Amino acid sequence: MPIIQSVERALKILDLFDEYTSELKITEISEKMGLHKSTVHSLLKTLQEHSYISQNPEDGKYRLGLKLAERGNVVISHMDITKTAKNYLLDLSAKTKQTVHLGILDGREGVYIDKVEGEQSIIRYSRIGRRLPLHSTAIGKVLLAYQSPNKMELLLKNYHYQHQTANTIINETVFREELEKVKEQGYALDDQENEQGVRCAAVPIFNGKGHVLAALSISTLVSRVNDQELHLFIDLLKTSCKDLSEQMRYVDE
Amino acid sequence: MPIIQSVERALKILDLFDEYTSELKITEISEKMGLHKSTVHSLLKTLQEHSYISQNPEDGKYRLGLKLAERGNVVISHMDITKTAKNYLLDLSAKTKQTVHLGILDGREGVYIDKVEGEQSIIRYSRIGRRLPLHSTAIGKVLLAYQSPNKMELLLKNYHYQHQTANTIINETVFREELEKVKEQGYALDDQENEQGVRCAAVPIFNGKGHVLAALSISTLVSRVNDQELHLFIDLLKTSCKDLSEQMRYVDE
DNA sequence: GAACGTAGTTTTATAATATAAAACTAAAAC
DNA sequence: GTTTTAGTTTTATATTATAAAACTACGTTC
Repeated sequence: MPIIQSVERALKILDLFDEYTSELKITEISEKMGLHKSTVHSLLKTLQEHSYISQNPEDGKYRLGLKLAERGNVVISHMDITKTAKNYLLDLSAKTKQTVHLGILDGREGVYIDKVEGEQSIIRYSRIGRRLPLHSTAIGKVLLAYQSPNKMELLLKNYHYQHQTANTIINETVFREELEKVKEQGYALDDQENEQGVRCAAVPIFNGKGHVLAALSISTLVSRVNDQELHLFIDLLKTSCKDLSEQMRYVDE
Repeated sequence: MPIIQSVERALKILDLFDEYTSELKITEISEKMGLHKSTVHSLLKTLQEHSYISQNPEDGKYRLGLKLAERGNVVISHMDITKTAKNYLLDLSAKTKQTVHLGILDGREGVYIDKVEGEQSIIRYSRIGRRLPLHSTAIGKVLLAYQSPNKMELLLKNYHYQHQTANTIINETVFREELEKVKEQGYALDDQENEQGVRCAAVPIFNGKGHVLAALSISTLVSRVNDQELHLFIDLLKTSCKDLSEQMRYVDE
Protein backbone atom coordinates (compact mmCIF):
# COMPACT_ATOMS: atom_id res chain seq x y z
CA MET A 1 0.00 0.00 0.00
CA PRO A 2 1.79 3.09 -1.27
CA ILE A 3 0.68 5.54 1.42
CA ILE A 4 3.05 8.44 2.02
CA GLN A 5 3.19 9.04 5.73
CA SER A 6 4.01 12.73 5.74
CA VAL A 7 1.23 13.53 3.25
CA GLU A 8 -1.20 11.53 5.35
CA ARG A 9 -0.15 13.47 8.43
CA ALA A 10 -0.69 16.81 6.69
CA LEU A 11 -4.19 15.75 5.59
CA LYS A 12 -5.02 14.55 9.09
CA ILE A 13 -4.15 18.00 10.37
CA LEU A 14 -6.68 19.46 7.95
CA ASP A 15 -9.26 17.02 9.30
CA LEU A 16 -8.83 18.26 12.89
CA PHE A 17 -10.97 21.34 12.31
CA ASP A 18 -14.76 21.32 12.31
CA GLU A 19 -17.70 23.65 12.93
CA TYR A 20 -16.84 23.84 16.62
CA THR A 21 -13.06 24.03 16.21
CA SER A 22 -12.03 26.92 14.03
CA GLU A 23 -8.54 27.51 15.43
CA LEU A 24 -5.83 25.38 17.04
CA LYS A 25 -2.42 26.05 18.59
CA ILE A 26 0.71 24.13 17.54
CA THR A 27 0.85 22.41 20.92
CA GLU A 28 -2.81 21.32 20.62
CA ILE A 29 -2.18 19.88 17.15
CA SER A 30 0.98 18.19 18.43
CA GLU A 31 -1.01 16.51 21.20
CA LYS A 32 -3.89 15.46 18.98
CA MET A 33 -1.55 14.06 16.32
CA GLY A 34 0.93 12.47 18.73
CA LEU A 35 3.77 14.22 16.89
CA HIS A 36 6.64 16.41 18.01
CA LYS A 37 5.93 20.12 17.86
CA SER A 38 8.80 20.71 15.44
CA THR A 39 7.34 18.08 13.10
CA VAL A 40 3.94 19.75 13.32
CA HIS A 41 5.58 23.10 12.71
CA SER A 42 7.06 21.88 9.42
CA LEU A 43 3.77 20.35 8.30
CA LEU A 44 1.86 23.55 9.12
CA LYS A 45 4.36 25.79 7.36
CA THR A 46 4.08 23.66 4.22
CA LEU A 47 0.27 23.78 4.29
CA GLN A 48 0.41 27.52 5.00
CA GLU A 49 2.78 28.18 2.10
CA HIS A 50 0.10 26.83 -0.25
CA SER A 51 -2.83 28.50 1.55
CA TYR A 52 -4.41 25.29 2.81
CA ILE A 53 -3.82 26.54 6.34
CA SER A 54 -3.50 30.11 7.54
CA GLN A 55 -2.23 31.61 10.78
CA ASN A 56 -4.23 34.11 12.77
CA PRO A 57 -1.84 37.10 13.01
CA GLU A 58 -3.41 38.16 16.30
CA ASP A 59 -2.91 35.05 18.40
CA GLY A 60 -0.70 32.85 16.25
CA LYS A 61 -3.23 30.03 16.08
CA TYR A 62 -3.79 28.03 12.94
CA ARG A 63 -6.97 27.60 10.93
CA LEU A 64 -8.09 26.15 7.65
CA GLY A 65 -7.07 28.28 4.66
CA LEU A 66 -9.21 29.72 1.91
CA LYS A 67 -7.55 27.56 -0.71
CA LEU A 68 -9.80 24.77 0.58
CA ALA A 69 -12.88 26.88 -0.15
CA GLU A 70 -11.56 27.53 -3.63
CA ARG A 71 -10.67 23.92 -4.35
CA GLY A 72 -13.99 22.83 -2.84
CA ASN A 73 -15.79 25.17 -5.17
CA VAL A 74 -14.00 23.62 -8.15
CA VAL A 75 -15.24 20.19 -7.06
CA ILE A 76 -18.85 21.33 -6.84
CA SER A 77 -18.69 23.46 -9.99
CA HIS A 78 -17.93 20.36 -12.03
CA MET A 79 -21.21 18.78 -11.10
CA ASP A 80 -23.90 19.51 -13.66
CA ILE A 81 -26.63 18.46 -11.26
CA THR A 82 -25.54 21.11 -8.75
CA LYS A 83 -25.76 23.91 -11.27
CA THR A 84 -29.04 22.72 -12.74
CA ALA A 85 -30.61 22.20 -9.30
CA LYS A 86 -29.41 25.42 -7.66
CA ASN A 87 -32.48 27.51 -8.50
CA TYR A 88 -34.80 24.72 -7.39
CA LEU A 89 -33.13 24.59 -3.98
CA LEU A 90 -33.44 28.34 -3.58
CA ASP A 91 -37.01 28.33 -4.77
CA LEU A 92 -38.12 25.43 -2.57
CA SER A 93 -36.45 26.89 0.46
CA ALA A 94 -38.07 30.28 -0.13
CA LYS A 95 -41.52 28.77 -0.62
CA THR A 96 -41.41 26.35 2.28
CA LYS A 97 -39.05 28.24 4.64
CA GLN A 98 -37.32 24.93 5.30
CA THR A 99 -33.81 23.66 4.68
CA VAL A 100 -33.33 21.94 1.32
CA HIS A 101 -30.54 19.48 0.47
CA LEU A 102 -29.18 17.88 -2.66
CA GLY A 103 -27.38 14.57 -2.23
CA ILE A 104 -25.69 11.99 -4.44
CA LEU A 105 -24.12 8.55 -4.13
CA ASP A 106 -20.34 8.65 -4.05
CA GLY A 107 -18.96 5.15 -4.10
CA ARG A 108 -20.81 3.30 -1.38
CA GLU A 109 -21.80 6.36 0.58
CA GLY A 110 -24.20 9.25 0.23
CA VAL A 111 -22.89 12.81 0.34
CA TYR A 112 -24.51 16.23 0.53
CA ILE A 113 -23.46 18.39 -2.41
CA ASP A 114 -25.67 21.42 -1.91
CA LYS A 115 -27.79 22.96 0.80
CA VAL A 116 -29.98 26.02 1.23
CA GLU A 117 -30.98 26.82 4.77
CA GLY A 118 -34.55 27.82 5.55
CA GLU A 119 -35.58 30.49 8.00
CA GLN A 120 -37.60 28.06 10.07
CA SER A 121 -35.25 25.14 10.34
CA ILE A 122 -31.58 25.17 11.22
CA ILE A 123 -30.27 21.70 10.39
CA ARG A 124 -26.89 21.02 11.94
CA TYR A 125 -26.04 17.50 10.78
CA SER A 126 -25.74 18.16 7.09
CA ARG A 127 -22.87 19.98 5.49
CA ILE A 128 -21.83 20.19 1.86
CA GLY A 129 -19.25 17.49 1.21
CA ARG A 130 -20.23 15.55 4.32
CA ARG A 131 -21.19 11.88 4.21
CA LEU A 132 -24.78 10.91 4.86
CA PRO A 133 -25.95 7.54 6.25
CA LEU A 134 -27.91 5.63 3.63
CA HIS A 135 -30.15 3.86 6.15
CA SER A 136 -31.26 6.78 8.32
CA THR A 137 -31.62 9.71 5.92
CA ALA A 138 -34.42 10.33 3.43
CA ILE A 139 -31.84 11.08 0.69
CA GLY A 140 -30.02 7.86 1.50
CA LYS A 141 -33.16 5.77 1.23
CA VAL A 142 -34.01 7.34 -2.14
CA LEU A 143 -30.52 6.75 -3.52
CA LEU A 144 -30.76 3.08 -2.48
CA ALA A 145 -34.37 2.39 -3.43
CA TYR A 146 -33.94 3.44 -7.06
CA GLN A 147 -30.73 1.54 -7.69
CA SER A 148 -30.73 -1.51 -9.93
CA PRO A 149 -31.17 -4.78 -7.95
CA ASN A 150 -27.50 -5.66 -8.55
CA LYS A 151 -26.22 -2.30 -7.38
CA MET A 152 -28.50 -2.36 -4.33
CA GLU A 153 -27.16 -5.78 -3.31
CA LEU A 154 -23.62 -4.48 -3.57
CA LEU A 155 -24.46 -1.43 -1.49
CA LEU A 156 -26.27 -3.40 1.21
CA LYS A 157 -23.69 -6.19 1.40
CA ASN A 158 -22.11 -5.99 4.85
CA TYR A 159 -23.85 -2.66 5.39
CA HIS A 160 -23.26 -1.46 8.93
CA TYR A 161 -26.63 -0.37 10.39
CA GLN A 162 -26.10 1.95 13.31
CA HIS A 163 -28.50 3.78 15.59
CA GLN A 164 -28.49 7.51 15.02
CA THR A 165 -31.65 7.94 17.16
CA ALA A 166 -34.15 5.61 18.86
CA ASN A 167 -36.18 5.69 15.62
CA THR A 168 -33.40 4.44 13.34
CA ILE A 169 -34.24 1.27 11.41
CA ILE A 170 -31.37 -1.19 11.95
CA ASN A 171 -33.05 -4.45 10.97
CA GLU A 172 -32.21 -5.19 7.32
CA THR A 173 -35.49 -7.02 6.56
CA VAL A 174 -37.48 -4.07 7.86
CA PHE A 175 -35.20 -1.67 5.99
CA ARG A 176 -35.72 -3.48 2.68
CA GLU A 177 -39.48 -3.23 3.20
CA GLU A 178 -38.98 0.46 3.80
CA LEU A 179 -37.16 0.75 0.44
CA GLU A 180 -40.06 -1.02 -1.29
CA LYS A 181 -42.40 1.51 0.24
CA VAL A 182 -40.19 4.35 -1.02
CA LYS A 183 -40.55 3.13 -4.59
CA GLU A 184 -44.31 2.68 -4.20
CA GLN A 185 -44.94 6.18 -2.91
CA GLY A 186 -42.26 7.96 -4.92
CA TYR A 187 -40.58 9.59 -1.93
CA ALA A 188 -38.72 8.67 1.24
CA LEU A 189 -39.23 9.86 4.80
CA ASP A 190 -36.79 10.08 7.68
CA ASP A 191 -38.99 10.41 10.74
CA GLN A 192 -36.43 11.49 13.37
CA GLU A 193 -34.30 8.54 12.28
CA ASN A 194 -31.16 10.56 11.72
CA GLU A 195 -31.54 13.55 14.00
CA GLN A 196 -33.82 14.01 16.99
CA GLY A 197 -36.64 16.43 16.26
CA VAL A 198 -35.97 16.53 12.53
CA ARG A 199 -38.19 15.02 9.84
CA CYS A 200 -37.19 14.96 6.18
CA ALA A 201 -38.68 13.96 2.85
CA ALA A 202 -36.66 13.22 -0.29
CA VAL A 203 -37.53 12.60 -3.95
CA PRO A 204 -35.28 11.20 -6.71
CA ILE A 205 -33.83 13.00 -9.72
CA PHE A 206 -33.21 10.81 -12.77
CA ASN A 207 -30.93 11.08 -15.79
CA GLY A 208 -31.85 10.42 -19.38
CA LYS A 209 -31.40 6.68 -18.90
CA GLY A 210 -33.78 6.52 -15.97
CA HIS A 211 -30.96 6.03 -13.44
CA VAL A 212 -31.16 7.87 -10.15
CA LEU A 213 -28.65 10.72 -10.24
CA ALA A 214 -29.37 12.53 -7.01
CA ALA A 215 -32.09 13.22 -4.46
CA LEU A 216 -33.57 16.46 -3.30
CA SER A 217 -34.89 16.75 0.25
CA ILE A 218 -36.73 19.11 2.56
CA SER A 219 -35.86 18.98 6.23
CA THR A 220 -38.31 20.18 8.88
CA LEU A 221 -38.53 20.47 12.64
CA VAL A 222 -41.34 18.27 13.98
CA SER A 223 -42.20 21.02 16.43
CA ARG A 224 -42.99 23.41 13.61
CA VAL A 225 -44.30 21.43 10.66
CA ASN A 226 -47.33 19.13 10.85
CA ASP A 227 -48.27 16.17 8.60
CA GLN A 228 -50.46 18.22 6.32
CA GLU A 229 -47.78 20.81 5.62
CA LEU A 230 -45.21 18.08 5.09
CA HIS A 231 -47.35 16.48 2.41
CA LEU A 232 -47.71 19.82 0.66
CA PHE A 233 -43.90 20.05 0.70
CA ILE A 234 -43.62 16.55 -0.75
CA ASP A 235 -45.85 17.60 -3.64
CA LEU A 236 -43.61 20.62 -4.26
CA LEU A 237 -40.55 18.35 -4.14
CA LYS A 238 -42.09 15.96 -6.65
CA THR A 239 -42.86 18.80 -9.04
CA SER A 240 -39.34 20.17 -8.78
CA CYS A 241 -37.72 16.77 -9.25
CA LYS A 242 -39.87 16.01 -12.26
CA ASP A 243 -38.70 19.26 -13.87
CA LEU A 244 -35.10 18.57 -12.86
CA SER A 245 -35.22 15.05 -14.25
CA GLU A 246 -36.58 16.47 -17.47
CA GLN A 247 -33.70 18.96 -17.70
CA MET A 248 -31.11 16.34 -16.82
CA ARG A 249 -32.22 14.27 -19.80
CA TYR A 250 -30.40 16.74 -22.02
CA VAL A 251 -27.24 16.99 -19.96
CA ASP A 252 -24.46 14.73 -21.18
CA GLU A 253 -22.97 13.15 -18.13
CA MET B 1 12.55 27.00 5.71
CA PRO B 2 10.84 23.86 7.02
CA ILE B 3 8.96 22.93 3.87
CA ILE B 4 8.17 19.22 3.51
CA GLN B 5 8.71 18.30 -0.09
CA SER B 6 6.29 15.40 -0.35
CA VAL B 7 3.48 17.39 1.26
CA GLU B 8 4.18 20.26 -1.13
CA ARG B 9 4.00 17.84 -4.06
CA ALA B 10 0.66 16.47 -2.92
CA LEU B 11 -0.79 19.98 -2.60
CA LYS B 12 0.54 20.93 -6.02
CA ILE B 13 -1.34 17.97 -7.47
CA LEU B 14 -4.53 19.38 -5.93
CA ASP B 15 -3.76 22.71 -7.57
CA LEU B 16 -3.60 21.16 -11.05
CA PHE B 17 -7.38 21.02 -11.42
CA ASP B 18 -9.56 24.00 -12.33
CA GLU B 19 -12.90 24.77 -13.93
CA TYR B 20 -11.66 23.53 -17.31
CA THR B 21 -9.71 20.54 -16.01
CA SER B 22 -11.90 18.23 -14.01
CA GLU B 23 -10.03 14.97 -14.55
CA LEU B 24 -6.42 13.96 -15.18
CA LYS B 25 -4.60 10.71 -15.91
CA ILE B 26 -1.58 9.56 -13.90
CA THR B 27 0.68 10.08 -16.89
CA GLU B 28 -0.63 13.64 -17.35
CA ILE B 29 0.01 14.45 -13.72
CA SER B 30 3.45 12.86 -13.94
CA GLU B 31 4.31 15.10 -16.88
CA LYS B 32 2.94 18.28 -15.34
CA MET B 33 4.72 17.63 -12.03
CA GLY B 34 7.98 16.34 -13.52
CA LEU B 35 7.76 13.28 -11.28
CA HIS B 36 7.98 9.56 -11.93
CA LYS B 37 4.62 7.88 -12.41
CA SER B 38 5.19 5.56 -9.45
CA THR B 39 5.84 8.60 -7.22
CA VAL B 40 2.65 10.22 -8.51
CA HIS B 41 0.81 6.97 -7.93
CA SER B 42 1.79 6.95 -4.24
CA LEU B 43 0.84 10.60 -3.79
CA LEU B 44 -2.55 10.05 -5.44
CA LYS B 45 -3.32 6.95 -3.41
CA THR B 46 -2.58 8.85 -0.19
CA LEU B 47 -4.84 11.74 -1.23
CA GLN B 48 -7.51 9.27 -2.31
CA GLU B 49 -7.38 7.37 0.98
CA HIS B 50 -8.46 10.59 2.72
CA SER B 51 -11.00 11.62 0.04
CA TYR B 52 -9.07 14.67 -1.15
CA ILE B 53 -8.81 12.99 -4.56
CA SER B 54 -11.13 10.42 -6.07
CA GLN B 55 -10.79 8.12 -9.05
CA ASN B 56 -13.38 7.89 -11.77
CA PRO B 57 -14.31 4.18 -11.75
CA GLU B 58 -15.23 4.36 -15.43
CA ASP B 59 -11.99 5.61 -16.95
CA GLY B 60 -9.54 5.48 -14.06
CA LYS B 61 -8.80 9.19 -14.20
CA TYR B 62 -8.33 11.24 -11.06
CA ARG B 63 -10.33 14.25 -9.89
CA LEU B 64 -10.64 16.41 -6.81
CA GLY B 65 -12.44 14.67 -3.94
CA LEU B 66 -15.50 15.81 -2.03
CA LYS B 67 -13.53 16.16 1.17
CA LEU B 68 -12.31 19.46 -0.28
CA ALA B 69 -15.90 20.67 -0.59
CA GLU B 70 -16.53 19.66 3.01
CA ARG B 71 -13.35 21.26 4.36
CA GLY B 72 -14.02 24.34 2.23
CA ASN B 73 -17.46 24.61 3.72
CA VAL B 74 -15.98 24.51 7.22
CA VAL B 75 -13.72 27.44 6.28
CA ILE B 76 -16.62 29.54 5.05
CA SER B 77 -18.98 28.50 7.85
CA HIS B 78 -16.63 30.04 10.39
CA MET B 79 -17.03 33.46 8.87
CA ASP B 80 -19.76 35.44 10.59
CA ILE B 81 -19.92 37.91 7.73
CA THR B 82 -20.76 35.15 5.26
CA LYS B 83 -23.69 33.91 7.30
CA THR B 84 -24.98 37.39 8.03
CA ALA B 85 -24.64 38.52 4.43
CA LYS B 86 -26.09 35.40 2.75
CA ASN B 87 -29.67 36.63 2.55
CA TYR B 88 -28.54 40.02 1.26
CA LEU B 89 -26.66 38.38 -1.59
CA LEU B 90 -29.67 36.28 -2.50
CA ASP B 91 -32.01 39.23 -2.23
CA LEU B 92 -29.85 41.61 -4.26
CA SER B 93 -29.30 39.03 -6.96
CA ALA B 94 -33.01 38.29 -7.18
CA LYS B 95 -33.92 41.98 -7.36
CA THR B 96 -31.26 43.02 -9.86
CA LYS B 97 -30.83 39.74 -11.76
CA GLN B 98 -27.07 40.31 -11.60
CA THR B 99 -24.22 38.42 -9.99
CA VAL B 100 -23.42 39.50 -6.44
CA HIS B 101 -20.10 38.92 -4.62
CA LEU B 102 -18.82 39.22 -1.09
CA GLY B 103 -15.09 39.80 -0.65
CA ILE B 104 -12.65 40.30 2.19
CA LEU B 105 -8.99 41.14 2.68
CA ASP B 106 -6.88 38.11 3.53
CA GLY B 107 -3.36 39.18 4.37
CA ARG B 108 -2.30 41.42 1.51
CA GLU B 109 -4.79 40.08 -1.00
CA GLY B 110 -8.49 40.24 -1.60
CA VAL B 111 -10.51 37.04 -1.84
CA TYR B 112 -14.08 36.19 -2.82
CA ILE B 113 -15.89 34.41 0.02
CA ASP B 114 -19.40 34.23 -1.38
CA LYS B 115 -21.15 34.62 -4.70
CA VAL B 116 -24.70 34.41 -6.02
CA GLU B 117 -25.05 34.28 -9.76
CA GLY B 118 -27.70 36.35 -11.48
CA GLU B 119 -29.78 35.23 -14.42
CA GLN B 120 -28.54 38.04 -16.62
CA SER B 121 -24.84 37.92 -15.96
CA ILE B 122 -22.52 34.94 -15.91
CA ILE B 123 -19.25 36.12 -14.38
CA ARG B 124 -16.37 33.73 -14.94
CA TYR B 125 -13.43 35.36 -13.21
CA SER B 126 -14.69 35.17 -9.66
CA ARG B 127 -14.87 32.00 -7.64
CA ILE B 128 -15.29 31.50 -3.93
CA GLY B 129 -11.87 31.22 -2.33
CA ARG B 130 -10.16 32.77 -5.31
CA ARG B 131 -7.84 35.79 -5.02
CA LEU B 132 -9.00 39.12 -6.42
CA PRO B 133 -6.71 41.92 -7.62
CA LEU B 134 -6.98 44.94 -5.35
CA HIS B 135 -6.27 47.47 -8.11
CA SER B 136 -8.66 46.29 -10.82
CA THR B 137 -11.74 45.08 -8.96
CA ALA B 138 -14.43 47.17 -7.31
CA ILE B 139 -14.21 45.05 -4.16
CA GLY B 140 -10.42 45.48 -4.08
CA LYS B 141 -10.68 49.25 -4.35
CA VAL B 142 -13.19 49.39 -1.50
CA LEU B 143 -11.09 47.16 0.75
CA LEU B 144 -8.11 49.45 0.15
CA ALA B 145 -9.85 52.80 0.27
CA TYR B 146 -11.33 52.29 3.72
CA GLN B 147 -8.15 51.01 5.35
CA SER B 148 -6.32 53.14 7.89
CA PRO B 149 -3.55 55.27 6.27
CA ASN B 150 -0.90 53.01 7.85
CA LYS B 151 -2.50 49.79 6.60
CA MET B 152 -3.02 51.25 3.15
CA GLU B 153 0.67 52.16 2.90
CA LEU B 154 1.63 48.62 3.85
CA LEU B 155 -0.73 47.17 1.28
CA LEU B 156 0.44 49.46 -1.54
CA LYS B 157 4.13 49.11 -0.71
CA ASN B 158 5.71 47.34 -3.68
CA TYR B 159 2.25 46.60 -5.04
CA HIS B 160 2.50 44.99 -8.46
CA TYR B 161 0.10 46.78 -10.82
CA GLN B 162 -0.72 44.61 -13.79
CA HIS B 163 -2.98 45.07 -16.79
CA GLN B 164 -6.03 42.86 -16.70
CA THR B 165 -7.64 44.80 -19.55
CA ALA B 166 -6.84 47.96 -21.52
CA ASN B 167 -8.84 49.91 -18.92
CA THR B 168 -6.83 48.78 -15.89
CA ILE B 169 -5.30 51.62 -13.85
CA ILE B 170 -1.61 50.81 -13.38
CA ASN B 171 -0.24 54.23 -12.44
CA GLU B 172 -0.06 54.47 -8.64
CA THR B 173 -0.70 58.24 -8.47
CA VAL B 174 -3.83 57.84 -10.58
CA PHE B 175 -4.85 54.84 -8.52
CA ARG B 176 -4.55 56.73 -5.24
CA GLU B 177 -6.77 59.46 -6.66
CA GLU B 178 -9.24 56.73 -7.58
CA LEU B 179 -9.24 55.54 -3.95
CA GLU B 180 -9.93 59.11 -2.75
CA LYS B 181 -12.88 59.20 -5.09
CA VAL B 182 -14.15 55.89 -3.71
CA LYS B 183 -14.26 57.35 -0.20
CA GLU B 184 -15.98 60.52 -1.44
CA GLN B 185 -18.78 58.74 -3.26
CA GLY B 186 -19.09 55.78 -0.90
CA TYR B 187 -18.68 53.11 -3.57
CA ALA B 188 -16.11 51.83 -6.06
CA LEU B 189 -16.50 51.07 -9.74
CA ASP B 190 -14.57 48.68 -11.95
CA ASP B 191 -15.35 49.81 -15.46
CA GLN B 192 -14.07 46.84 -17.48
CA GLU B 193 -10.81 47.11 -15.58
CA ASN B 194 -10.73 43.49 -14.50
CA GLU B 195 -12.73 41.69 -17.16
CA GLN B 196 -13.67 42.81 -20.63
CA GLY B 197 -17.36 43.62 -20.93
CA VAL B 198 -17.97 43.50 -17.18
CA ARG B 199 -18.70 46.50 -14.99
CA CYS B 200 -18.97 46.20 -11.17
CA ALA B 201 -19.86 48.38 -8.24
CA ALA B 202 -18.89 47.63 -4.64
CA VAL B 203 -19.78 49.12 -1.26
CA PRO B 204 -18.07 48.57 2.13
CA ILE B 205 -19.40 46.69 5.16
CA PHE B 206 -18.08 47.92 8.51
CA ASN B 207 -17.70 46.33 11.93
CA GLY B 208 -18.60 47.89 15.26
CA LYS B 209 -15.30 49.76 15.37
CA GLY B 210 -15.82 51.37 11.97
CA HIS B 211 -13.21 49.15 10.27
CA VAL B 212 -13.96 47.78 6.85
CA LEU B 213 -14.78 44.08 7.21
CA ALA B 214 -15.82 43.16 3.71
CA ALA B 215 -17.28 44.56 0.50
CA LEU B 216 -20.40 43.60 -1.39
CA SER B 217 -20.51 44.04 -5.14
CA ILE B 218 -22.84 43.75 -8.10
CA SER B 219 -21.35 42.69 -11.41
CA THR B 220 -23.04 43.56 -14.69
CA LEU B 221 -22.50 43.11 -18.39
CA VAL B 222 -22.06 46.47 -20.12
CA SER B 223 -24.11 45.19 -23.01
CA ARG B 224 -27.12 44.69 -20.78
CA VAL B 225 -27.05 47.29 -18.02
CA ASN B 226 -26.92 51.03 -18.68
CA ASP B 227 -25.68 53.84 -16.39
CA GLN B 228 -29.10 54.57 -14.94
CA GLU B 229 -29.76 50.97 -13.93
CA LEU B 230 -26.28 50.69 -12.49
CA HIS B 231 -26.90 53.69 -10.22
CA LEU B 232 -30.14 52.12 -9.04
CA PHE B 233 -28.14 49.01 -8.17
CA ILE B 234 -25.58 51.09 -6.28
CA ASP B 235 -28.39 52.56 -4.18
CA LEU B 236 -29.62 49.04 -3.38
CA LEU B 237 -26.06 48.01 -2.48
CA LYS B 238 -25.67 50.98 -0.16
CA THR B 239 -28.92 50.13 1.61
CA SER B 240 -27.92 46.51 2.04
CA CYS B 241 -24.44 47.36 3.31
CA LYS B 242 -25.81 49.88 5.76
CA ASP B 243 -28.08 47.18 7.22
CA LEU B 244 -25.25 44.68 7.20
CA SER B 245 -22.90 47.08 8.94
CA GLU B 246 -25.57 47.67 11.56
CA GLN B 247 -25.94 43.92 12.15
CA MET B 248 -22.20 43.37 12.27
CA ARG B 249 -21.93 45.86 15.12
CA TYR B 250 -23.41 43.22 17.37
CA VAL B 251 -21.27 40.34 16.15
CA ASP B 252 -18.22 39.68 18.28
CA GLU B 253 -15.34 39.13 15.91
C1' DG C 1 11.45 44.29 37.56
C1' DA C 2 13.31 39.61 37.78
C1' DA C 3 12.70 34.81 37.52
C1' DC C 4 10.27 31.01 35.84
C1' DG C 5 7.27 28.52 32.73
C1' DT C 6 5.14 27.84 28.34
C1' DA C 7 4.80 28.19 23.46
C1' DG C 8 6.74 28.68 19.13
C1' DT C 9 10.74 28.56 16.01
C1' DT C 10 15.28 27.02 14.32
C1' DT C 11 19.14 23.85 13.74
C1' DT C 12 20.96 19.50 12.62
C1' DA C 13 22.25 14.35 13.14
C1' DT C 14 20.38 10.30 11.67
C1' DA C 15 16.60 7.00 11.48
C1' DA C 16 13.11 6.37 8.49
C1' DT C 17 10.85 7.17 4.39
C1' DA C 18 10.00 8.69 -0.38
C1' DT C 19 11.69 7.98 -4.73
C1' DA C 20 12.23 5.98 -9.10
C1' DA C 21 14.03 2.03 -11.72
C1' DA C 22 12.58 -2.27 -12.97
C1' DA C 23 9.20 -5.50 -13.55
C1' DC C 24 4.61 -6.89 -13.94
C1' DT C 25 -0.40 -6.64 -15.40
C1' DA C 26 -4.00 -4.95 -18.24
C1' DA C 27 -6.01 -2.51 -21.83
C1' DA C 28 -5.78 -0.11 -26.16
C1' DA C 29 -4.04 0.40 -30.71
C1' DC C 30 -2.36 -1.42 -34.91
C1' DG D 1 -1.77 -11.70 -32.51
C1' DT D 2 1.68 -8.34 -31.55
C1' DT D 3 3.14 -4.06 -29.95
C1' DT D 4 2.54 0.01 -27.37
C1' DT D 5 0.84 2.60 -23.63
C1' DA D 6 -0.90 3.15 -19.07
C1' DG D 7 -1.28 1.83 -14.49
C1' DT D 8 0.30 -0.83 -10.49
C1' DT D 9 3.63 -3.24 -7.55
C1' DT D 10 8.15 -4.27 -5.64
C1' DT D 11 12.34 -2.90 -3.59
C1' DA D 12 17.22 -0.84 -3.17
C1' DT D 13 18.97 3.29 -1.70
C1' DA D 14 19.40 8.29 -2.00
C1' DT D 15 17.14 11.67 0.18
C1' DT D 16 14.22 13.61 3.36
C1' DA D 17 11.36 13.91 7.52
C1' DT D 18 11.79 13.54 12.18
C1' DA D 19 12.55 14.90 16.80
C1' DA D 20 15.99 16.21 20.26
C1' DA D 21 18.22 20.10 21.63
C1' DA D 22 18.70 24.79 21.76
C1' DC D 23 17.09 29.25 21.08
C1' DT D 24 13.69 33.24 21.14
C1' DA D 25 9.66 35.42 22.75
C1' DC D 26 5.87 36.08 25.55
C1' DG D 27 3.01 35.41 29.60
C1' DT D 28 2.66 34.50 34.47
C1' DT D 29 4.05 34.70 39.12
C1' DC D 30 6.46 36.59 42.87
